[in-house]
Amino acid sequence: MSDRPLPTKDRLILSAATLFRTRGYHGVGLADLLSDAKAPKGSLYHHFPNGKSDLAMAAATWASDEMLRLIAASFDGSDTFKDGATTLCFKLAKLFDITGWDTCPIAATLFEGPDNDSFRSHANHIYEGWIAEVYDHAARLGLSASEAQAKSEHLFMLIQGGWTLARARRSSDVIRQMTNRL
Amino acid sequence: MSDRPLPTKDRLILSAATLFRTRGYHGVGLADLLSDAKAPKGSLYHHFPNGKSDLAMAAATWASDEMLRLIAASFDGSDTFKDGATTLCFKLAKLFDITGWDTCPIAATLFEGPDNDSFRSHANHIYEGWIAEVYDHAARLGLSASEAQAKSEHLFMLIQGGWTLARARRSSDVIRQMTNRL
DNA sequence: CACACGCTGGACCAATCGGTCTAATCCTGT
DNA sequence: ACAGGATTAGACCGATTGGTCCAGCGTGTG
Repeated sequence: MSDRPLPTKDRLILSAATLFRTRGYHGVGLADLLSDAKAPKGSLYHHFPNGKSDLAMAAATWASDEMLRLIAASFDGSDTFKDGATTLCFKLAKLFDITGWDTCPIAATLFEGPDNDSFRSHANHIYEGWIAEVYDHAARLGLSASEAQAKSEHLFMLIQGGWTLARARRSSDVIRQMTNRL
Repeated sequence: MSDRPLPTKDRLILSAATLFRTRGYHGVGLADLLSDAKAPKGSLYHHFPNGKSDLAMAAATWASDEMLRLIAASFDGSDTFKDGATTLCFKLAKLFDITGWDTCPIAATLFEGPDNDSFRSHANHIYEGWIAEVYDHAARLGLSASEAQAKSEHLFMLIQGGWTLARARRSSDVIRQMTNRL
């Protein structure tokens, strides 16, 4: 991680997103974070006055934006909901193989934090954003409102649970196979 | 937690299971653990020579056994797979409301630990145990081998993902509603 | 009674934790 | 060239971390 030309703030966010999702919020110390991002402590507290927790929020938001892009990219080229959902699963399986057995970045980052409630509500906001994004594509592709809602939530749960199982097994196969159950 | 008559070792396991699942492995310090279990540090290292990590393993196993009992209780009185799966979901939703928005105890405890690989393989072993338990009931209720395998994995993923969404929303509704998608 | 052993209680430790603070440096607009 | 805000660098802090160690306790067996 942490290419040189990136500004310090972005390097911090990128390192945080990577480390938090592999070891969890409390599993990463500021020392790890700063050495990975090649940034001094002063910079952290300049860009994120509240320190670690601010950085965690930013990292989760960044990870969420990536996920939203992935969803859009999967559904944009598809003619049916099932097609879009299937390519999303395949893209995620590939991502799983590349990054290697991490957790959901949101859950790892926000479900442990100290100031539990603001973390939790931010996680909720992010998850609803994913579901809403899928919902919009579902509606666009002809599903009724109630069906679109049910299917987008269903897909969310499958991905979330499938990713967990894939991590335990160290194999992305389940993520690909679950497309049969859409 | 931690009734008086329970032996120290059990109190430690119980406290560990409770605390780890709400704040994660690294989010719980030995001090919290010991004060919750009303046990001195010496006892911890007497019963669990490797300290925190041994205790985490035991706590995960204990939580897994409870889950296995819950699965058995749900399917034993049911005549079809769908019935069993539905009552399992309802039991879990009720459990969610009682314990209150925790994570999956296995994921919270074992997916962050220091000695990552033995933790991960233990988590995998536990998850496969759950799926195998559901599989046995599915086969007993007449499903073919391949269908039983697919359905039990599917149920696992739904529960795992549904629980996460329920936690973010602070509502067990999704866990109940997902029975329509079995 | 005496010995042994499973267990408890807690003092103590080095390392690390997240966070504060200030001086130096960089960069930009004038 | 200069001023002045933005950014960096890192020494320093008290609190807490997981872990070690041993003296004593209680109980059951010889």
